[in-house]
Amino acid sequence: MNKVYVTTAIPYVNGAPHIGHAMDYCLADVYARYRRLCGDEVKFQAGVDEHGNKIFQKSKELGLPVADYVKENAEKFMDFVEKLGVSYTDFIRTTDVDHERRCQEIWRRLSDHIYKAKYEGWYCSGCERFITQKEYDENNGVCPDHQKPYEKLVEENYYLRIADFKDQIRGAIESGEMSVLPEFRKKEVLKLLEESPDVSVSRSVEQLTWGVPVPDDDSQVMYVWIDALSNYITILGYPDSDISEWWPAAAQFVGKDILRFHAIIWPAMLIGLGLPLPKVLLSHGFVLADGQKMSKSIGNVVDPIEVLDRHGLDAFRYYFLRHVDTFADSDFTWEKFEDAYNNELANDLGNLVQRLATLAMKNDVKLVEEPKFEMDAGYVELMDKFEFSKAFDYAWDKVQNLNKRIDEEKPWALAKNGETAKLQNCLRDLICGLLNVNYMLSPFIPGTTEKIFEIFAGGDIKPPRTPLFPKH
RNA sequence: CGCGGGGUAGAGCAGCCUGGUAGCUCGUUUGGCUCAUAACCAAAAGGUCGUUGGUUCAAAUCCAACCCCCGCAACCA
Repeated sequence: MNKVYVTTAIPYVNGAPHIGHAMDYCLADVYARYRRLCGDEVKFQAGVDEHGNKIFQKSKELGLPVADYVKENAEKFMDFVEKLGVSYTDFIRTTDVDHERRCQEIWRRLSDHIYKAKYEGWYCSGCERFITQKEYDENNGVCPDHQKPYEKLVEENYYLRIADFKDQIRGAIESGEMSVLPEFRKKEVLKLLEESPDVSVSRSVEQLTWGVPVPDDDSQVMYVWIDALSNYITILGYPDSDISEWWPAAAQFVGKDILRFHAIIWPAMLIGLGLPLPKVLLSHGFVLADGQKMSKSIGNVVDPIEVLDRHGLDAFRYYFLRHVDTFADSDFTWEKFEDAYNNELANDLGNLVQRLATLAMKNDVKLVEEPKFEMDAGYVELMDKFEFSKAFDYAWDKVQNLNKRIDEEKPWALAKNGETAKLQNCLRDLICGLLNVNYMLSPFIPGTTEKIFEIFAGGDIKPPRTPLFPKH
């Protein structure tokens, strides 16, 4: 039995959970459940990133103490994770005192690679903060809140010397010691790595108050990276305790937008700390709304809660794990979602369960012994390559095949002809087939597979009172 | 000349690396079945594979040029 550690990206909690977060959680959850199926012990992290100016300002706008505001948001995300049926074992908030203290220790241990230098950036004196180049461009150089042009401001910050680690990071990625998935992202990362400058890892307290203080320098506060990325190991107890039982992580799941930080800054930190790199860094794509990126300004944002409420959790997981490609961007439309629900969940799987259960009941078939389950080699191969949506396809093909077999073997005809023994065998075979597919589907739609197991493996078989996926 | 992905039946995609009768899912049409959630099974129709040129006995697949979409470009998953 292996010990397996799986992580998700920690969302910045200045807004409501959205579909992108759900993708990250669901993919990590499938992997965690799969590894448990393989007999491994899994530690599964989830959490929230709670520092930074945006959060601080938002709480001020709302007139709430910042501690209350972040707590409220953390709970929102915790609820969301629960709602998605994510089998996490640990939840981290970056405002946990243990995390903050451990971050400071991590900073100290990295101090050989940290130096002080001038930071130059666009600044709004109204907002009292630095803004990104992107924000600058979007607003044409004028702060929309204060109608004042941004000014160039220079201050002293700490920098992490990425240059110290480039060769080792490149080596780890190229050799597969840290495998970056999918392949096309790996190429991107290697290219980015070459031109990656040192990163600014602190801000002056005048600019940033809501963050972890830099040790031994009252004038500086940590700026996102060391604070946020450290969460993956501080939650394991680093550096207070030995984490080698769980670290390196078997897989870390991130969105494509933050891959670069996880593939460059994070490995740099780990190498600096003398820790091994995660075995797999998986970057998933975005969910598009009818071909377009979801954005508030376009107004095409799909609320995950609304999707969840439509047909329940497993319909949600089904769509986002099968019809949304594990690696590439994919589309969500309500029409596609409804089609998948009706044609696949209801007609393929739901109906299969219904007809088999009815056949078993009418002909008094039950399983004499607990069936043994096996994962097909093809399925295992895909799962091990993190090709989750393809593995799901693989299993679904078996569902459709069972429907085909029922038609071919015509158990109702055997019943009519009084071929009882043949009938019993036939149905038992089909049921075992279903339960075996069910087993392979369990990382994806665990609620449903549990119900199916109970229907067929619990003695007397009868169809569920209400269909698994009622049509609307 | 920033980087990357893509243009294949009405829709969504696979095939391209390792050239050789163009495949899958949904939708449409027809037939079959009756255990089942008007569900299931089978068959059919439907494509000059973005454009042009080249290599080759043979190109969706290799090469060149061009056209058109869409992402990313220091913190939006």
